[in-house]
Amino acid sequence: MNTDLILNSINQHIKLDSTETDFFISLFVPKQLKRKEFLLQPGEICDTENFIIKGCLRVYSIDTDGVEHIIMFGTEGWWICDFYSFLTKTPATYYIDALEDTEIIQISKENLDKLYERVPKFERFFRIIIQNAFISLQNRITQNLSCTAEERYLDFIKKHPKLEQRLTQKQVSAYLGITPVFLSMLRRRLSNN
Amino acid sequence: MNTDLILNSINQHIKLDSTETDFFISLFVPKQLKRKEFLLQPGEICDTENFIIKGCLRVYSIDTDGVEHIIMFGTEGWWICDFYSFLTKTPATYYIDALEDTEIIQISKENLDKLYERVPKFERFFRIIIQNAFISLQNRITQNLSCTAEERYLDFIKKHPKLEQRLTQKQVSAYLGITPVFLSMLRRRLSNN
DNA sequence: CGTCTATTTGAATGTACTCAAAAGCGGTGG
DNA sequence: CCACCGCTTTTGAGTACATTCAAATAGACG
Repeated sequence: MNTDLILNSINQHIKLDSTETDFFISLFVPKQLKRKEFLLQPGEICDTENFIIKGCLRVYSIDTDGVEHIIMFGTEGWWICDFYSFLTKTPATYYIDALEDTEIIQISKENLDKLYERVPKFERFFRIIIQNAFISLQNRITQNLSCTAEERYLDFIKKHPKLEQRLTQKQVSAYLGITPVFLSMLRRRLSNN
Repeated sequence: MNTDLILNSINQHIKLDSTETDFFISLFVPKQLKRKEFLLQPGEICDTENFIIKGCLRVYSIDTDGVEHIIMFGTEGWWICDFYSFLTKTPATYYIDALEDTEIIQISKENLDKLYERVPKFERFFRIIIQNAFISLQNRITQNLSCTAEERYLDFIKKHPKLEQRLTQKQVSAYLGITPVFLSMLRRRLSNN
């Protein structure tokens, strides 16, 4: 189990001694996912928070017309779960699946609660993580309200050039909130300018 | 300074003794805002987190075409600030102003840091607050991706009937991401069916 | 009362979608 | 290794949702 990435991330926000570090790591369980394998499906309870060591996952929903909408992508160093399901222990509304063969480490709600109790500093760590997630969602909403599909697409490939290479156009369009057909048209228009 | 609302909110998540309660309250400064008065404008640093005792505020931005987009409304019992500006001490990108005569209590970043240090339980409280905010933003994004303007409008008035009564149609449209003209048309259509 | 802003209404326009068909691409099995 | 299958992407035509522009009406505030 490769813990460099997560310990590095934690070190940027809180300081742990070696006992705390060992305890923290002991609470995680590693898991491998094959491409296209589900980590979560609607109706299940999301009972772990998942830290991505390697690979790529997405959180998405399917609307009443059967169209997929991607809420977020996660790659190396990101946390991913259905937060609402995790926190309330209610059935998930989102799908989470792997876009590549993926390696994650999982902490259960029970273990996380134990962690908060034994090492309260982690309240701080997860507060900061979720604050940052909140801010980036807020930016996304602002942008969805202010910008055309073309502007949003250009901004996406500018901000996430490496991620975009790992995704299909269909996935990008499902994140931007447009149809794959329309994204294809946008790209043609942009290359013809 | 009326502290019932905030103490009640805190009590739902963490337990304080009377010393902690007194210390907590001592860190706040009350502030009154007249209708249309700004709490924050782009370029300023948002150096307080603000808890609303009474009244109504909105966070919004103005895009390059001069159109307003409302990111969130806040009423009694909500926290409101430009989080990114607050956390990074960088100039704000959002406006915050009062939609009614409003009463808030403010905690500065310095005092909040002091609070986290002296009473670490508050890391937990604010973690929970922001988790909930994160979840509702995620829901909003999912909905913006999945639904038409009409569906979003109907959902808004269903979920926030009391809030809607306090807002103008223009404000509702700026939150939903449609023009006031189109919202007016939607409403006519809905009342004619 | 007068002014300013919000709302309504209608017509023309534009952005993004649906439907349909063809071409491209990747994975799988014979 | 090639052929086939399924899924993604491209392309075009027609359509729908939402916008812009303009003007009239209504409503709020000083």
